Amino acid sequence: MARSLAICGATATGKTSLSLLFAEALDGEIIGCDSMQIYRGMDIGTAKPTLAERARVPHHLIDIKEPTESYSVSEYKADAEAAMLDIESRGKTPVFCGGTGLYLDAVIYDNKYSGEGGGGEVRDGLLKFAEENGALALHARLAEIDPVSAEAIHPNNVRRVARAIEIFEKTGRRKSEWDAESRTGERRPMTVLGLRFEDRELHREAIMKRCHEMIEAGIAEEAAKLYESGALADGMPASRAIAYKELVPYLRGEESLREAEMRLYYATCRYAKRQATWFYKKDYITWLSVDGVYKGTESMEALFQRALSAGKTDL
RNA sequence: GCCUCUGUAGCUCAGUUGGUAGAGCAGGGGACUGAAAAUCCCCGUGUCGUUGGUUCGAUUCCGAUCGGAGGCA
Repeated sequence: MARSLAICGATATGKTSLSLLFAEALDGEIIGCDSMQIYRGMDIGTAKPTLAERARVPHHLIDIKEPTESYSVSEYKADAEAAMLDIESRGKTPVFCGGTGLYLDAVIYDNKYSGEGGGGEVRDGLLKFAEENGALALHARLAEIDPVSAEAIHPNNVRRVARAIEIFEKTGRRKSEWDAESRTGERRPMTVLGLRFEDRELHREAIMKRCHEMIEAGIAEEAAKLYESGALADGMPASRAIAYKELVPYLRGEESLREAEMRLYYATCRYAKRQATWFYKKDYITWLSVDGVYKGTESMEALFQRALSAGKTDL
């Protein structure tokens, strides 16, 4: 098995910069692990690597979809594996980089998927049922066919309840059965480095700074383009992306840019917290503090050296 | 100077026909296998501006006082 590396962590921790140093040092190519950077035209708001950065090192799974196209973990897993094979076949090292924990998990744990995607008439019907009869009624339906999953999913989480029922209706097997098969605990050999702020206030500062930079870089114009193209309408993938979502009231003239910036900041902080909760419990991550780099007491190069020795046993 | 409104959780406000109070947002914690930057769960004691009075009891009624907004001169 060829060596491979992943760099993860919450937003605004410096994953992109570090991944570039690693890719250059290991003769590697970067595979994005970000559910929003896959979309074209969403550059500033997703803090996508710049064209200059992408010229330094080849990047994969960035700009592969239109903002109106849906995407999912299973597609990501397939695409990521294809990218890995491609990179390895050329004798290079795959370097994953991104903050979408679910996607990274899918690759690391080699998750299995049912072959039947989400959505379509079945899903719509279930969501409609919940709307008309209540979330509890839908959950009761799940309890009948798959008590194990029903126990694990909160009734109010209609999306998940619907997905679990959908799996049964489409495949004839329960979600809990698929899960049992998929969650073997076996892990792909991969060095996973996690970047984190030890000082939470510092992380907030970094987020605030990033939000401000996005505004200055013209996130409003970028969002306006998406808005006009209809990509921010309800149900569109882009409408769920932080930054674009927060700018909609501003684009409609309902609030000031300053207000939008503040809401962007709050939304990003909450997102960072959700990411942290997800990543911190993963036992496959070797953590690296990024406080020094942000404060200016440690150079990115020094962090890289630290990261290199932290991941050395596997590299 | 006079009149009116207003002062309750970090913020915006609701409320108690008098028995010391609750929503949204923010904040904290958590879950997560086909929309994941999404979705969902749990967590609310705060001198109810200050100070007198009425009352068994006042944040709630009355007076004074301080701060804020508006109106009239």
